[in-house]
Amino acid sequence: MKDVKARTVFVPPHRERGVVDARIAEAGLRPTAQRSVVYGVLLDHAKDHPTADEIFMQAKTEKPDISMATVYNCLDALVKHHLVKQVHLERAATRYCPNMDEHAHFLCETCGEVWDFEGAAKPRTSGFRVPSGFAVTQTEVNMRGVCPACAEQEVVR
Amino acid sequence: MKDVKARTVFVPPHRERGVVDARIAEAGLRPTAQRSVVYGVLLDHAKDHPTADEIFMQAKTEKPDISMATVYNCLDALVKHHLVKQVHLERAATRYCPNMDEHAHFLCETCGEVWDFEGAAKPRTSGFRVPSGFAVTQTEVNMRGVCPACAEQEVVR
DNA sequence: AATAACATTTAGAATTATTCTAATTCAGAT
DNA sequence: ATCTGAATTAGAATAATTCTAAATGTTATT
Repeated sequence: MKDVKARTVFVPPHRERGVVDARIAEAGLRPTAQRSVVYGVLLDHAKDHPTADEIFMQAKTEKPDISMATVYNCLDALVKHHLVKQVHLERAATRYCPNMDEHAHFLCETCGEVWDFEGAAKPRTSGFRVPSGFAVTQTEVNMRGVCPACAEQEVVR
Repeated sequence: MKDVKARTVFVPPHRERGVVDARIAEAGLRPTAQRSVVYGVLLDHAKDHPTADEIFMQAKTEKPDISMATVYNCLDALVKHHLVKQVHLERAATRYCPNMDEHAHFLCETCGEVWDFEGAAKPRTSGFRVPSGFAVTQTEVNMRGVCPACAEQEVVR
């Protein structure tokens, strides 16, 4: 046996167990093993906006006996405690996003990929006139269209 | 028999068969009986943002042998031809809206009702910075919070 | 350390939303 | 009248989500 370190898997800083757990705890949630894994998977795949099913499959590689019901439970808990956003883009499955900065989602209708667009002057109301008496707590902005790569393809075709 | 007119059901102007059909035709779609009914139901319930299932049940009262598959087909056709918008608010069923003016949707998390909010300066991008190369064709803005009626209730409670 | 009280997780069944399939009907063009 | 393609239909199939009841884990209390 040469060097144990050679076999150590690289753990990105945002995935150190303590860090993930601390964030969960800060949000007022007990950091159970399953919640850590689910949140960790989401942090790893922040750009992918995975579905519950995709998260489940990835989580199983880290914790083989986690169940789908638990993934949903964890996701709901994370959403309720503002660590994760639900993204409703299509008639298909809900996607999840751990980026809590106010941002918009863009779905490319050609390839199906999802991007985050940052920075709006009035993200809370998105410039819409909110009638008095309505208390807006969250805003979801979803755009659709064609991404640069797919637009390119179309020109070529 | 007294007067036939006394039994005539009042048809609101937006539901006159010709008007609905004309709109469907203008959008480049053949106005079949089913499409007319589905679009008509939506126009009647513009404020309600009904689900496919709710539309189906209502459509059946006008056309008893319409099928769910047809409702979905019709809705998809209407969406594709920009007569109707899909609204993705919850993890539950998709809702449909025939108001094609650019507007936001507000879901009251207490009572579940949905409202339209009109008038934004930049509805297409909602003020978000769209990276160059992305072509945005549609934007959906969904807000959540508490409506005036439910806010009132809470104060009382 | 044992116990009670409560929250979380689990497998799998149940429910709900949506899509698919194959047969039939319909509308418009020949 | 007949052909052709589009639209509709019932029902089956699939996919997403929720529910249920049992098992397990955690925390606070003795």
